[in-house]
Amino acid sequence: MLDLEQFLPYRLSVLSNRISNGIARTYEKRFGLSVTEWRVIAIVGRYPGVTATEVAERAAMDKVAVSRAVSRLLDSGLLERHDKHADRRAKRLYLSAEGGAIHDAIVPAALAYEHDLLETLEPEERRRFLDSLERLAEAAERHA
Amino acid sequence: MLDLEQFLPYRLSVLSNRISNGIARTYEKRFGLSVTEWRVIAIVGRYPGVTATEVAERAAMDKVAVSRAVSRLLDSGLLERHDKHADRRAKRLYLSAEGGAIHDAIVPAALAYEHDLLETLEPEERRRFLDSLERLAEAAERHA
DNA sequence: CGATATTAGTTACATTTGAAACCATTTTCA
DNA sequence: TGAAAATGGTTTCAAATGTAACTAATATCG
Repeated sequence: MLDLEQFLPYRLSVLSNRISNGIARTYEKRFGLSVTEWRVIAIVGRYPGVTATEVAERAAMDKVAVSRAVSRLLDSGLLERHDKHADRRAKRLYLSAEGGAIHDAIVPAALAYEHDLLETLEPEERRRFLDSLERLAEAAERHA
Repeated sequence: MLDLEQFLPYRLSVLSNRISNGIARTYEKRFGLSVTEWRVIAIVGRYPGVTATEVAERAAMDKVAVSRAVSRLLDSGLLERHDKHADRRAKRLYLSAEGGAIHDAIVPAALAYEHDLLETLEPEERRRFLDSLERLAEAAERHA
């Protein structure tokens, strides 16, 4: 018999949605960003000059989703795009000044949220938890 | 600086999607079910006679999503619906014979998948992990 | 009792999402 | 070389989803 409330995939899904929505509230209203857009900003902020495909890989997002988020962010002026000379199909992505400002405004709030959550675990417990999470992620990848 | 790959909300989201998609593969093709539909079947299988609203609560799903999943499942004959005499607005949901058969075919595969994943953790580690997960879920709920 | 608020469930509309087809460019390799 | 395959990125179409408004039935409370 399967008890959905105890079922790991279900529990992870609920927790993940809850947290994502919790954080999203800090930037949806204030900056009009969707979760996908925010993720693109986070990746480009961390790795300036990445291509859309690399963003998709790093963010585990669909390349169509990235393409759409990028074009919205170009429209709203948060992102800039320059040719990658080695390959004329690809373009390098950078945060604009405004994009950088938004990035820098969101990051502390996001980290604070994460910090708050992880604070509910003792340091040792937290270390173990993150470690187990990593191992599960690897197992899930193998299994996929 | 924020390193998305190390950021807990992001890691949970990736892991959760990976696992959900992994399991979904066992019933999407074979039975043409979506994740939502499968969740409704799982809840109704576990609690025969629940109402749609109760399903929504137990599955942490939107009531609109439940309503739509239920109507598809009624159309495809996997679900039956009978009046709840105490309240003529609500209807009780049950698996049909076919729905029950599908339920019984999926559950072992789902549990096996979960089991495989959790096997990568030592029993003690697993216990701690699930415990921490529960505490995080509570913290996230408070925070929300 | 009866007006008002609440609840179960559905419908309508706009937005998001995913799969597949699609260019343009680059790579591969006979 | 040059034909076929692969890659970066966009577009298109159908399906999934969220929000708000809606109907019908029940609960609340003066």
